[in-house]
Amino acid sequence: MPWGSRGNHQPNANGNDNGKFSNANRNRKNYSSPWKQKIAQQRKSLPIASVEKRLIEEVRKNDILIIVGETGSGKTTQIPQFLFDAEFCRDGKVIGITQPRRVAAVTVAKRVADECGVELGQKVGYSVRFDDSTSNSTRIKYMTDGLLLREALLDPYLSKYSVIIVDEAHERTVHTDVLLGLLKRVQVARSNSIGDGRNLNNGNKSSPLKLIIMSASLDARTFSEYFGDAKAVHIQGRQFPVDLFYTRFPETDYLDAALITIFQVHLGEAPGDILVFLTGQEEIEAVERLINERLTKLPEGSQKLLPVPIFAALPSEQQMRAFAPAPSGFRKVILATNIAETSITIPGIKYVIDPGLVKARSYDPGKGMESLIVLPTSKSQALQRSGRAGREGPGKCFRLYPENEFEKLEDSTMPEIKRCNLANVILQLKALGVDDILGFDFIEKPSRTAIVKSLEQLFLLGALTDECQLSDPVGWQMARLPLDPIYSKALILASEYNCLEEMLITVAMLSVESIFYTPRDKYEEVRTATKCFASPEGDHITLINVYRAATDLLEKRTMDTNKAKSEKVLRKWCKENFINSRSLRHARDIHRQIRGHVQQMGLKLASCGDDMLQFRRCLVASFFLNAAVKQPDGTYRYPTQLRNSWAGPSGLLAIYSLCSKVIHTLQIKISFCYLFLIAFTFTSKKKNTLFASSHNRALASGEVVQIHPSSVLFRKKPECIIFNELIQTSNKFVRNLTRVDNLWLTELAPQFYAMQN
DNA sequence: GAGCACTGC
Repeated sequence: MPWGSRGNHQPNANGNDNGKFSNANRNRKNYSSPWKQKIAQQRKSLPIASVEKRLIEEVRKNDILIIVGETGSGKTTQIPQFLFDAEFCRDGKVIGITQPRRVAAVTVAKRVADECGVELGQKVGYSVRFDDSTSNSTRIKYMTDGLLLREALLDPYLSKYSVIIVDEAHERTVHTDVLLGLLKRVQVARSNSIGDGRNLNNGNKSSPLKLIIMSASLDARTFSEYFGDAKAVHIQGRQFPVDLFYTRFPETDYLDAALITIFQVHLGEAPGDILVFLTGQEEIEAVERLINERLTKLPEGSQKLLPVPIFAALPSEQQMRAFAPAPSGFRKVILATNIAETSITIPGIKYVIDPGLVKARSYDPGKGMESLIVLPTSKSQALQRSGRAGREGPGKCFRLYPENEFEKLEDSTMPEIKRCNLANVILQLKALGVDDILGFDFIEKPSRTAIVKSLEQLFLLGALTDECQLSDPVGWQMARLPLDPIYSKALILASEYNCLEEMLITVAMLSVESIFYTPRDKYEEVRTATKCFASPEGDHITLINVYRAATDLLEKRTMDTNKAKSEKVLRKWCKENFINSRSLRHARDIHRQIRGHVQQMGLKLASCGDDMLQFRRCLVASFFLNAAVKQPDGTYRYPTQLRNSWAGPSGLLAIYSLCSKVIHTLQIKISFCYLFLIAFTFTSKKKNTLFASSHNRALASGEVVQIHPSSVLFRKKPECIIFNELIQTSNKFVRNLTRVDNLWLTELAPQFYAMQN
């Protein structure tokens, strides 16, 4: 194909930044052949180039290959090209490469398209949610692992792929873990179908599937063992040496230690930027302030240090500051959360300061509660962090703890699948035809409690039948929607309550990161600015108001001006109102996608207009499990014991472990009966009050929670609320809540709430 | 009176 030929790649219709890149691509035809030669040279100089033949041989010999490639080995960009050249794409087959993150899938695809000298979306393309740059001629396809999972719902044999490469498998995201289990099954199914001569995929004869698992961790054993002692090969990386420094004693105040280290580096070390890993927004903002304070005390010549914060919730314009080179003569000090560990690579870093801590999410399936806790990093995380100093030249890493502490760290971070709610994973697996979830061959099995809890949740949402099968149509509809199952159910209910339009907006807004961005010490300012959206009924309607205000603004603009300009107006509006425009755009993308889905499903798209009572009643019908009532002291009680009791008698659990599948269904039935019994005893001493205990002590000890200060109802403290998020940080907080009438609970969810008159 | 990081036909 001629250099820079015109393909059919269109600028992204979502108005994402990606549109810019396609323009850059079109301009590439102006580049001359020296540029091409430079690329060829760069490719040849990669460590992986010398082992091309050997690698291809290994892929031919082994159906599963583990490739351990250190940072900078070029494995992600080169191996797919090697495979293509070795004719692994014969008969129109595709090489698929999965990544845990969108940005990686998109940027690597662009790079490889450049290297191949083709238009992106032709031979080389990518596909991520809301953004597909592939065509019928795409043979090397980069995508997110979540997206390949979704593809498997449509094509269970993944029949268009000859090779699937799972990249960054060491990160062990939920999607990667589920995908590995699934690919193992698909591979067996495809080789069996060839053996017995069955035809798959509408008459196309299936062929064996090659799997390549790529990992950057030095220990390939876990993967190799999981895939039946699969062959593992190791590829040298190209990382510059990083000198490690430890403190002599443990630090009592690691922020102060970080600060001292920053200034030691700044005043005593050669030029080069500093990257400091901190745990969250609050810490980052505190350290930024302290640096600026101390700088004023230094002699003028030494003041050229520029602190730059970066964390996920920061608006993107401010995030970009981390990538811009420091002004001449200045040294940048990037204050980052673990966003800088893997997600983004900031150029120019020569020094890393690592206090050895990370804020991580964990999940308690029993309480259905998430928490954010600060934990020591794992060894592999510490290595990943120090590696950030050796990307462009030799570097230094200062670990703010003694060396013997390093030895005590866990080898690797606990896989995500062991610390999250599994309802979604289970729904997906069920839809993929995996009946026995407890028996599914996970690379690392989640706890039985976590699986059973999520099965129960799905059962109670009506997604599973008594036989533990996906219900028709509700279960299948829920599996199809890329949403938290409880939100999918809310949409299905909303069509009955004639408020699907409102629920679509709500669910889209609840599915994104926080809509409001609150800088430190601006709490009151934010409250004043957002007053015009606030609804006395609560956060759900407030979110609808924000969304509709943004839509109105855009609709007015589209009459007289172009799209780019109206986007700019929206961003300005967001800034004025302390709204995170990235989150809002994301919510609009989700809204568009989900709206399409529910239309296809034939759900009734209606609006309740001004009748928000109807909408609030629908919230109760959907989220009745998350109800809480006010206590005399202003805290709230959330009856989690009700949910805990489903686990059933312990004797049953013992039998259950012997014969999971059969007992499994039984278990749920029995616990459901048990739940009914409890619901009946769940009565009140005081007239018209819910949740007060009678004789059941377990029920009396519900979780005591507080309304999160970000809620519009924080000061109002209504009697009874429905909420969407329960999280423990400094306290146990509920977020995203709406005031409801407690009588609605008995009316709309009588199976759970009984009341004594 | 307050928020790690990702992701979804």
